Amino acid sequence: MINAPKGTNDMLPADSYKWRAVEDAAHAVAKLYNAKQIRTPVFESADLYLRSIGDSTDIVNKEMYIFEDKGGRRMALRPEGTAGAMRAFIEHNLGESLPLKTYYIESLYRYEQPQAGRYREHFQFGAEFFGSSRPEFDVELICMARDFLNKLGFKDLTLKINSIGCPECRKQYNAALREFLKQHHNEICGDCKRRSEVNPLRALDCKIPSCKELYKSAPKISDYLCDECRTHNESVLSGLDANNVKYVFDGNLVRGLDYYTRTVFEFEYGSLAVMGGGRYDGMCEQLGGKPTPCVGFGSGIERLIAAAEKSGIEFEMPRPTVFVAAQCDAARTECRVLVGELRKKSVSAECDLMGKSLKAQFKYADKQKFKYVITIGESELTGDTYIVKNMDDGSTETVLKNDISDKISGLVLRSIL
RNA sequence: GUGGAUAUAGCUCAGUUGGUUAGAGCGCCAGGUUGUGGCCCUGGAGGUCAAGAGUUCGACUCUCUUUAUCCACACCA
Repeated sequence: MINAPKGTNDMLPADSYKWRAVEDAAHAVAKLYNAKQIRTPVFESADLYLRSIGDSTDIVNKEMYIFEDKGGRRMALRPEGTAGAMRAFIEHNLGESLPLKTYYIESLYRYEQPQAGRYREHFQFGAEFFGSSRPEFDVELICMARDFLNKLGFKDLTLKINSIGCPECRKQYNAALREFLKQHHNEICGDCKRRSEVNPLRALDCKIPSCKELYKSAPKISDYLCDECRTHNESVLSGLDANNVKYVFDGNLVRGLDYYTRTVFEFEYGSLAVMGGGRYDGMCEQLGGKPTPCVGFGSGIERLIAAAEKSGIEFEMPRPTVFVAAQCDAARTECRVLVGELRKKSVSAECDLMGKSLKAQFKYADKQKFKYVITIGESELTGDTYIVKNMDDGSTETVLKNDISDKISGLVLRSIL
């Protein structure tokens, strides 16, 4: 017996409707913002990720699925969505007409130890907006994120936001933070000692209580922002206020990917981020394109569904409409014909495919949550009416055969309204 | 990569100090007088006890290895 690979999940019929609900919400909200879907390959040249994500992250250092193809090219399964979208943006000259708003729903691959909300294959709804350095671009993206999460029914998410500045002001801040960490070298944990060398910003979200306490007195990035970054940040925050987006400014919020500049944000449920994003003004140029300011987010669908269910959100399982039951074998042909007519009218319909008894057919219709059952037997074969049973309240109604398709379409229409 | 817990039926779990045909509930299938689901009753199918090795007269039970799952850290959605 071969099992699914470690850290992967099968999406089974009993749960797939939840995914569908999330995807439908994503497509619907993207449409409201005139964002267009983009689909890029699940594997790319490994160099793409090495150059964009940054060499201080575990994603690049140890978590990429890298393989050599038969032509000797070094490829990687995509570990995140932004790089591929940016590659396509540059390769196809999409910067000719800006702004450009894109979104995607795709699978990502990281060789990690699986745990709650972390898998080796996971799916994200992501958005990448290209072309504007203005603060309203950040606000537009965060509004879309907020609308998406609201559409799913979330009411108890926390939006944390921060600015980590541009490369210039971050350079000065990094130096100050390094100095601080050096001075307290004996008080910080081993991980933070390492972070102070590799990527001092990462120390700020250390989970060790003593480190956390100490960093309250650490230099703050907000004190090191240059004038442009400071006014940008202030405009983003006031823009969020104006759009009635609730947020918590968190000066210690940093993100794991190196490419972010200025705005970074996360929507959290409990201790897990269900969405993370920010501005990445330098990446396009770094990958060989024209300098193009961008903002984006990624949202893990497995985490979204888990968080939604924990917070009491119920996804609605779509129900089939009509089951046509055969009372005797002689009726089976007419069952199939009726099912075909109903389907032509866009009514979801099914009849028995297993040779089940009438009782078993009703049990099946009940389990599958059909709304109506029509039984065809001797009297229907010779007569000109059907009996339609409403499975929710058990009531029945006699309908002329000629009227059945219209009748059912009418019932379906009424239940939608 | 590190650490902790776990692995028995489709699911959730029992299984005594190692002892003969491994159990329950739910689910599934079939019946309960031949045209009606849900509740109830009866019956049935379904397990290499994660895999492999070892100790033993004998292993679901003890030991080791491997694999997987859950949880935490590093890291991240």
